[in-house]
Amino acid sequence: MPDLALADALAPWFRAHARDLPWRRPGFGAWGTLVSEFMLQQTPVARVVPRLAEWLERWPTPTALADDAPAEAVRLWANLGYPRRALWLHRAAVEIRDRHHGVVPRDVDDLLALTGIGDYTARAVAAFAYGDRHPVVDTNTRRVIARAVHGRAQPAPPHRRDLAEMTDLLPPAAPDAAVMNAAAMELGQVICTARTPRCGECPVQHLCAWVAAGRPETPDTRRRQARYEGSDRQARGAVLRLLRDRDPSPVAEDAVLAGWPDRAQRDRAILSLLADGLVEAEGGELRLPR
DNA sequence: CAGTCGTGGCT
DNA sequence: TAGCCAAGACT
Repeated sequence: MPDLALADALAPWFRAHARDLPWRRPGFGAWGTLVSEFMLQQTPVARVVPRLAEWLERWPTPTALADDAPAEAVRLWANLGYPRRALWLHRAAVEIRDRHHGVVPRDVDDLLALTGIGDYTARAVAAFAYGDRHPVVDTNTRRVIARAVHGRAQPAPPHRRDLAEMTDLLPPAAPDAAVMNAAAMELGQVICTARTPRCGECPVQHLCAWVAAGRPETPDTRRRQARYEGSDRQARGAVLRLLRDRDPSPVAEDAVLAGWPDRAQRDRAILSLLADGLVEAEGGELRLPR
């Protein structure tokens, strides 16, 4: 039995306050939605918006991207971070071209089978692009449910049962469910934020279990991010930035990060990038994958 | 399950 | 200022 109080309170707020984002324009299309969701994985909205427009102008369809070189995808990804997402998006485009006649699939299991698409992205595409009734659960939604429903300051670590819990909060009609999914994410992003929530402006504060309990602190089980300064990730980032800037010209392997303080780390970075397929080696030179 | 994987703005 | 955080996915 769904508890629709949250949905009933969130829907009007969302209709009145939803930001005008590109992927919310009518007729944005499943491909645009898919690309935007890839870019939004761990990257803030503000940085995605301009890059998304460039990407879709250059590759208006999955097949257009699939027919181009992976190097171009990695290069246009630029500074969005986690560059293997660019590679995986290119692979997904190839799979869509070869297995789905160039049409972004609508079925969640078909979407899950694509490279780089997990529980969140598969359902986001099915729900937002195709309007189907699926639970779309991201970090914002988990936080909103933790507070409003369970009275906890922070959510438990992500778990598959989160999907079933969100399903119980969705209205029966598909279009209303899509609004609820988007509204929960929006609320978590602009009001019910991780660090300093703006409860005074919250449209569901009157039924929020956390507010009712006096906003208690609860044990924080979130995973801490490893330090970036001095990390292997930083070294990988530096290697790839260099190859992006030089592309399509290759760079002599000896010249890549020649002055890096930690030689072993520099070698590790190159080897792991090769293993990931983000870099190719040929004749003692490195370059983006063609 | 816990570790790994970029980048930059915000507090 | 240094840490926190961001529409996650894969191994």
